[in-house]
Amino acid sequence: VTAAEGPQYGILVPPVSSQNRESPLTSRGAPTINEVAALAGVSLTTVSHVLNGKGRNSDATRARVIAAAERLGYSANIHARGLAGSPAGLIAIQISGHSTEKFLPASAYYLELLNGASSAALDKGMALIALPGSAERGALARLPVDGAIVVDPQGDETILDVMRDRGAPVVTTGRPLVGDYAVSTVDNDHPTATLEVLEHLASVGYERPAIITSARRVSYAEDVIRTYRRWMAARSCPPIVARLKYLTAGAAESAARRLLTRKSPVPDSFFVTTDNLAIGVAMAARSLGRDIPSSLGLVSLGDTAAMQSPTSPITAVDIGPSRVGKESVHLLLRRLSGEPPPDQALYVPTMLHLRRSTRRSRD
Amino acid sequence: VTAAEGPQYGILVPPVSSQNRESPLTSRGAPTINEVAALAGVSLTTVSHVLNGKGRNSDATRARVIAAAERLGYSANIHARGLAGSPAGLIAIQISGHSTEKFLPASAYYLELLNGASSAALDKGMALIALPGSAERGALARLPVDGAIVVDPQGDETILDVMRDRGAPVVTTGRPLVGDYAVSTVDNDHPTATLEVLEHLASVGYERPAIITSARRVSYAEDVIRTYRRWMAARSCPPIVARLKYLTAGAAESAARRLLTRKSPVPDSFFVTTDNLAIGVAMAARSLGRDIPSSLGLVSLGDTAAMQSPTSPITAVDIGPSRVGKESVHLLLRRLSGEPPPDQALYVPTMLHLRRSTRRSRD
DNA sequence: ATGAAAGCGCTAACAA
DNA sequence: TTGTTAGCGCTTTCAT
Repeated sequence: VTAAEGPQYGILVPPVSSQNRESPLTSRGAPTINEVAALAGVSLTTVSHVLNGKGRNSDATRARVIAAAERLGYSANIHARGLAGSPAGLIAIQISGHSTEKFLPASAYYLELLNGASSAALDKGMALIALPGSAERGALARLPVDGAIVVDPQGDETILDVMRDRGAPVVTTGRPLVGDYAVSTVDNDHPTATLEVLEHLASVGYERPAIITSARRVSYAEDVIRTYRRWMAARSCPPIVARLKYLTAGAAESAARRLLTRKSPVPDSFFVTTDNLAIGVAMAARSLGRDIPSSLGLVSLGDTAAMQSPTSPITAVDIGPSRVGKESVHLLLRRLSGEPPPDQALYVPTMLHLRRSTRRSRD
Repeated sequence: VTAAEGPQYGILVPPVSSQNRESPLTSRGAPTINEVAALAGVSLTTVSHVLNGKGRNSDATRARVIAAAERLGYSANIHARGLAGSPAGLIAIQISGHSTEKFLPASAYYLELLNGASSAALDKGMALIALPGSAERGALARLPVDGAIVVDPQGDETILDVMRDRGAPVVTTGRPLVGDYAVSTVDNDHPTATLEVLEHLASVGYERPAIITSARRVSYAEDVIRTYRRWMAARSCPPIVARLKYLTAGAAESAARRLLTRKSPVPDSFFVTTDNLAIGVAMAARSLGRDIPSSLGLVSLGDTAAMQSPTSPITAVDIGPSRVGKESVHLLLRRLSGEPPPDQALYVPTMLHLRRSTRRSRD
């Protein structure tokens, strides 16, 4: 058997440019502000004012303009706006620490966040520009964006500097831990969520929970660990914390095995901050012959499809990645329209989903 | 213990706008073409021509212009270019099928691809606009992009239509299986890679490989399955194929358990098309008490950090997601500059990494 | 309450 | 080989 003649190709023909281009009767491309103005019987200035809510028009005019705009499916050309000096509707988004060198964090989470954010942006007539984890200052400085969203920042990201110099607003997902750049933040209330998890674990009889999380200095990890340490201290238990450089199932498996097979203290349950890590712990449990949940409890911060397996579902905190992305965009939009930053983080609610991995009969 | 006073906030202060804005001596923002022209002692037309390679200038002039541009760190304002009707340098990228409704595909792969693509774009002075999996035609039509990249298309994506109407080039990662839109494609040679995997499995003594892949009609899945079926047919073995709607570890685990515990035909190894799926198979093996590799072989299409666990590394085909992203951008750029589409797909080389999951002693 | 007109930075005819 | 100039679509003073 051979690979035949290689894969079958998609139909590949010359550029489509010649197809229905420059059709004489159709106005090429999107409708312009002039067409709207003409249709509404007003000047383009009026259209601009109405559509930008500069509120100095009669209700009648406003209504006509809006109707005309709707009918034409009009929306301002982003380049023209940008050129004219007002926010063009381009927002940079960077997933911090996510560089090419395989430092791959909880990926399903980020993809969902990205999806929620870009979707919200599109709804608002804006667009999200994806930035690689590593990007030179020069290239960033040249980007025609109105603001930026930084996911899981440490606080030392170049993009923060660049935006500061530009006087452009930044929204972070999670708090930057170092640096003093003024940002607005969308986050989950991780301390409370952590407490809820710990209390749940205790309530079903797990007495020595351990934490596995990222070694990066990101706020969610700090929040979880801090809360956890307090909780353990209050019960006079030694805290058990593993911080991993690579958030992979394999790394979590090794860490869990190590903790489960050492002298003491040995955990009887795990609270991990990524779905990948939960899978790793489940693998460790299986290979050690420890049953989940009867002999080991497991909770994930982050509820992805992987946690909802019919075979062995895992208790997880839904932290609403899509919602986080969406709210980040909305917050940035508000900042862009001149609203001052809120004086505290905006919290996306979390939801603990109890599943089999912690469903143990009380002793 | 309580959650203390909630999380600690990042420093949140008023907008930075007032800091070093409108400094009287500094020209606000990036240098313009005029400044370059002035510095080089030529007209702005000349600068434009030189920088866009319209090649009608003396070498001396060209050199001076380029020097001036470099010195100023000049690069054309993307909005001005866009407005003036030439490619502005904005490219849309969409991961097909990746909508908000948790249809989450092999995520590490996509994140790496995204990173490679955005990095390449930035290097070339362009920027990538992230599109949600689901986006209305209207919103897409309004996007000021010069072209689009569609990852793992089926062929019925709205963005394809929109770009066709616009006469804008599209590059896909994987071939669209339906529809007849003219696209250029970056891909791996999956048939050959599959063959290599199957031959490797056979060479170490696995006789009944099974496939687990996506239920989506995407080209990589078709390529793998088609090649596999031929191979099995040539050896008069019944093919064993599971196609999953959700590409999660849990789904793969169920599928693998089912296949391994049924009457016949029962596989002795798996070739799965995502790292998540490989993890699922590993979980199934453990819970069934089957040792990998001695009693079950496992190969993943896609080599992520998760496959390289020190504890139980998995044989995997590195399909170069970052490179795929990068080449997609480059190909689109070539199309944008008028080059005709190549008449066949551009292949990113793959590399089979042999690891423990298939390291079995020959019988 | 509404409109006229001046740019924003760039590209591309068209002139020279 | 080089320069002049007219827009691209929009926002925004400044008049009316």
